[in-house]
Amino acid sequence: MAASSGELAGRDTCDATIIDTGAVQQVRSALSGIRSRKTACDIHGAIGDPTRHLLLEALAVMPLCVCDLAELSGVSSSAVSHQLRALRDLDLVAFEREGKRAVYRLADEHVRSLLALGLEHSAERGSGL
Amino acid sequence: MAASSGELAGRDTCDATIIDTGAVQQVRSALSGIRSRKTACDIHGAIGDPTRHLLLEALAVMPLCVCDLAELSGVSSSAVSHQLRALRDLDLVAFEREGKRAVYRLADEHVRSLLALGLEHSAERGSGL
DNA sequence: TGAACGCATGAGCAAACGTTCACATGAGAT
DNA sequence: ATCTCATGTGAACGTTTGCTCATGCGTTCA
Repeated sequence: MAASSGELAGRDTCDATIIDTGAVQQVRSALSGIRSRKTACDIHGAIGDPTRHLLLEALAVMPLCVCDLAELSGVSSSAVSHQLRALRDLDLVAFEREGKRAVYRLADEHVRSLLALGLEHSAERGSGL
Repeated sequence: MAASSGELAGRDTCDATIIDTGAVQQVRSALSGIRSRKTACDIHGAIGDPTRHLLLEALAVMPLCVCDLAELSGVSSSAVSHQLRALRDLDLVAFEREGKRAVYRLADEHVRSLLALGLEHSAERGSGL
């Protein structure tokens, strides 16, 4: 803490076998406050799969049932159901039964923001920014 | 054409019954404008790995060299180097040589936003929102 | 009531992924 | 110059993962 008051304090002391500089300790303490790292990983990992990403993008347009999502994504409805369950477990999507169909929708606006941010970054990257 | 761009469903998978052709077509055309889907997937997928997520979080605190990151993440510097390369290929991190060390930093503020959004969503999820 | 349909779930398999290991490169240190 | 350290890279290996197949459950309609 105290040793880390300088911006990059201790980074130059990477000598010998001990790497544990003030920088490492500072970062360690900064990261120790994060309690939901695993879930955040799971969320990004879920969005990172091409099929699930497509499902989420589709649901960002409008709520859809499993069969429509299967049609859109080009995989079996069984696969879609599996992936939707994964997304449901992370509270990225929610669903509602309508007769024999299950109509899925995005859970909230966070998901939309995550999708948008990823697309935004990749778009800028692609144009050589 | 709209329907032919990307890997959007060109074929009927559940060909027996089309539930809502209009909805499917509408979503299809809405998604056809997205050209950077694959890169966006890769970005989220990269952030989704626990090790890479930790590396990014650490770099969100301050720039760090490979050995510090290895110490922080608890994996070998070789593994860190591999993961940093993946992150570099996606322009999520950048690096700068300082003597025999390579000091990595976040590429831009988008990455910080992506990390923050994921953590925010997972935090709300955890508290039962 | 029975058949068809939409959806969910478990097992199994092939592909992808992350780590370790071994080695190469380049920059300080002796 | 030589040695050591920090890093980068390719190959191999064990694990994970997403798909398909088969099956079960609940709903709708004849």
